Amino acid sequence: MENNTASRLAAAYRTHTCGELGAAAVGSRVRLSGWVQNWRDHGGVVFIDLRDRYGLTQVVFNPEKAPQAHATAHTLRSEFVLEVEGEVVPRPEGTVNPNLKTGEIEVMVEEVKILNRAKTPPFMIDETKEIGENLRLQYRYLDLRRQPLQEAIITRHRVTKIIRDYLDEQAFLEIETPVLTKSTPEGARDYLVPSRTNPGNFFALPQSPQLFKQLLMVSGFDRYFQIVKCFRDEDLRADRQPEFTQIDMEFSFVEPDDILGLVEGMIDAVFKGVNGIDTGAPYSRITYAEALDKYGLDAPDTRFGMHLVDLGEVFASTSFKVFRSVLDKQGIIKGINLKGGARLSRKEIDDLLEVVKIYGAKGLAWIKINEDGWQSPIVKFFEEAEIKALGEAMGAETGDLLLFVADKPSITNEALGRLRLHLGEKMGLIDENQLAFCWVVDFPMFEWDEQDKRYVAIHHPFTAPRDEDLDKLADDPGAVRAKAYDLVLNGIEIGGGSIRIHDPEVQARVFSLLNISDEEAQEKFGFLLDALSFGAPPHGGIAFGLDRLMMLLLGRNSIREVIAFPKTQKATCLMTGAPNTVSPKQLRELGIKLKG
RNA sequence: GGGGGCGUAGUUAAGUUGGUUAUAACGCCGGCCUGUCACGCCGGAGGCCGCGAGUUCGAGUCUCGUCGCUCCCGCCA
Repeated sequence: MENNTASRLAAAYRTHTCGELGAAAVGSRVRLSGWVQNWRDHGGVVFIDLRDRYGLTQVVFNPEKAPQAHATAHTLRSEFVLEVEGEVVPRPEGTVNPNLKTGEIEVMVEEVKILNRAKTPPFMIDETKEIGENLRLQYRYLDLRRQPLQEAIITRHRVTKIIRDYLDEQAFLEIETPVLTKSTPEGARDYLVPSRTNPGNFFALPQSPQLFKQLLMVSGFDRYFQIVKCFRDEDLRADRQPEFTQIDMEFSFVEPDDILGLVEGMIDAVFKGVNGIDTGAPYSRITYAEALDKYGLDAPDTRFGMHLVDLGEVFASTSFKVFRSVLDKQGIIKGINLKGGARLSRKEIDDLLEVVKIYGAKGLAWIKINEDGWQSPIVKFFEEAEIKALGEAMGAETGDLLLFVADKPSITNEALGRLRLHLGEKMGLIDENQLAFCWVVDFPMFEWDEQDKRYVAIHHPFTAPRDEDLDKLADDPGAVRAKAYDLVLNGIEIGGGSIRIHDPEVQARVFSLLNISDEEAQEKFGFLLDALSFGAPPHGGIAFGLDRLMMLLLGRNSIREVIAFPKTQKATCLMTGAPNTVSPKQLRELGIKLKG
């Protein structure tokens, strides 16, 4: 075919897509295939907006020029699949549509073929209405025709392509690891798969390819990555699905700085490539201790201030009973200053109490800094000196609202940290267009689990301790910091990793600290310990949550909006009906008998 | 396991202190219309008010239970 707009997507059913014809194509004879997005039947001339993933093209049926095609046009309905052939013509004066990529032209149809009819869809394939999520999930293939999901899925492809290209340039190899693998202790609940050939035994689906990527380092593969599904059988959230995708990476012969720098380049390439944004690498770094101190959370949203202030010194010798008893029980008192918050009503402040209660705080003390003095239910219990020191510590000015939580450190930090986020959002302190990246570093290795009365790994049991903290492993495990790091964007953790232990002796000490016996370690991780003893290089890595990254990149409020076929909050698929029961025969073969 | 929100034509929503025949917009069906692009005009059909109990003379509305979707806590190294 002779024309100046040959399309690389030309195929049996089309010479061009519905998104590429412009003024330059005028005069060409073209064939388009797509779906009927909309039709406008004037009795005489009929206009159809033909849609494919590339765009919309208006095709015109004129009774004088093509009576047969025009007769067919009257019968066309939403979402019919058409093939049309005709000439690209310029739109008449004054009818150019500037909202359409192809708005300068239209296709004057000479022949039309109905490739397939369509039932009236349960919802319209346009963006003018929010549709209930249950319907959208039941007819996901139709929802995927709509622009927001088309954009998300297409952008997701572009992101993974950019990542593959970037990592390829950095000498990374993409290597697949098993999906049917071994259940490991600690961590999330595993999804289990019964083994038919080994009755009574189960595979676990990987929570991440952690052990395999370390083994690949032992094998000498140096730099590995994988864009890989991971599975965790835990309850869902807006940003948590039972199967999700990680950008998983592992490097040999590196320290944290090497990894952080390379990864910043990757994130920067992604944002530049998708929407031309400079992410401002290198990103700031904050220690875990400082994050907790200033933000109350290990994933700080640094888009606004309103830092937490520790008031332990201010109230060191207070006689205010509530604060006194908290301090005496190793608790802490912290406050935040909501600038201009004194205008909040009593009701609004009560609502703030409800916010902190969710996170276990029992109360929320407050002080309004009014022009005629401090208004508060608790100030009467304070000494003059305490009031003065408090005002200074909090930077209190007329019009401010000071809010305090006094409780165990974990509760005080989380409650106030969450309250800070709540207020930041409610009071409009957050610039929605800002991208605030930061690294959180120097995580502790272990956390004391009150319930189980033992230490648990904060990251995972293969994380290396910082060299200078090695000798604290024995006598003060809680003080050992890890070579671990998280990347946080706007208060959401999008990636995390660590340098791993490559010395089997250190690994054994960590296992024993975690109360994993030699036998258990041998049974569960024997292959890893073995591998480490055959000349494992120093290595470390990181993994990113691709779904969360996409969610933030596209400004969506759930990862379901960036996943083609997501699950509901109950971890079911409304489209396929999974999970479902299976036949007695299948169960018999697996040696499984259902209770009840 | 726990707390909150939602559930009314195909869709999105309205529905007053419980009170006649449950509204609207879009969509759908029929008719008209030769330059529209959220086309327009005329007409029409369409309802297990999620489901089940209860209170009441009377329930879309109140109560309890249940199912589904959703947000959060727990959980997610």
